[in-house]
Amino acid sequence: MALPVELSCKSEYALLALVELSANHANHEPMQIRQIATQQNIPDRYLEQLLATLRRAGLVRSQRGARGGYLLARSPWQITLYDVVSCIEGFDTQGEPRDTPETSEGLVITEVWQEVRQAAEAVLQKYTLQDLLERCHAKQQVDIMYYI
Amino acid sequence: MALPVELSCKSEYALLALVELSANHANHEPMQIRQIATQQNIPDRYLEQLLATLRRAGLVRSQRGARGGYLLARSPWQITLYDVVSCIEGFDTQGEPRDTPETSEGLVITEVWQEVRQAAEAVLQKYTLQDLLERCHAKQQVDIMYYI
DNA sequence: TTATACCCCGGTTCCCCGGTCGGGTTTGCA
DNA sequence: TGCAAACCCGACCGGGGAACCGGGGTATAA
Repeated sequence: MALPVELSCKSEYALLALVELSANHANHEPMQIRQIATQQNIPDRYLEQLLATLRRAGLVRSQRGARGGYLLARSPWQITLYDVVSCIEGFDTQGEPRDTPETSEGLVITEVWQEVRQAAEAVLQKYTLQDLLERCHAKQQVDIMYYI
Repeated sequence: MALPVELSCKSEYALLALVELSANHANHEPMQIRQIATQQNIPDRYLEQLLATLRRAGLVRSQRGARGGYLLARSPWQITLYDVVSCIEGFDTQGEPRDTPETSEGLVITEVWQEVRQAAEAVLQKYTLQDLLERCHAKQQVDIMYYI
């Protein structure tokens, strides 16, 4: 009965990696796991699993062999945060019937649960990787100005 | 770094119990744990712990001894679902410093995380126990009409 | 052909949720 | 005063998932 709106460390790692790939999207060269991992300070073997999940979900493409690595499958503005989080957290694949509440109290609560979930998802839907990237650049600008 | 918007089974139990207490709020007699547990099909020893948490948070009052039990500390329309979930899930007490992201990417993501959290909390804020109770009654009416 | 880098699968450690149990202490009532 | 009803407290446990680590296999560019 738990509501799957868990923005775990897992999702954050995935987003960090994808932001990194977004920044690298202009030149069409793949980035290696190690590169991303050291850049964003993520355990590389763990990141490998996350990237595999993202690949199976069709968000990134991989290139094997020497000089291989990962590429964004679509452009940064075509990937929403919801796309990322939902595939990592796996909460569009689980259309499980759940334990039916039966009582009217239980039904009412699950209705509210749904509403909470939708509110959370709406926020994730409205941001794309491009948005994150731009907000990063803006923040760095502020840092520079503050430094001067 | 996980975002604490977890509507677990725990919170649902707590809400079910509080709805039960809300329905019983008119006559100022306490309800026993066993009563609530059997009514809402919750393991009683587990419910006991949840009610203790709710009591420490000041949402319910307890009356000890024979003919004792639990009472709502405030009126049903004065208790929001946020009050309940936050105290059960314990996510206003944990103002832990978290691991600071340092990188601008990390900061941007935590900002989005905050926004998601606030969206979810806003939904929980706008409903009170009274609302749940009324929606329950409405649903039961529909059931009766459907039965006829 | 060989180094590189992805791919697959399994195991481990840790923590928390859901749930149970035993043994208190407090209180109402006869 | 004594008993029983009810709350209070802490320990414990099984299961599952998060976060990781390793080993070995496979494709590919140089």
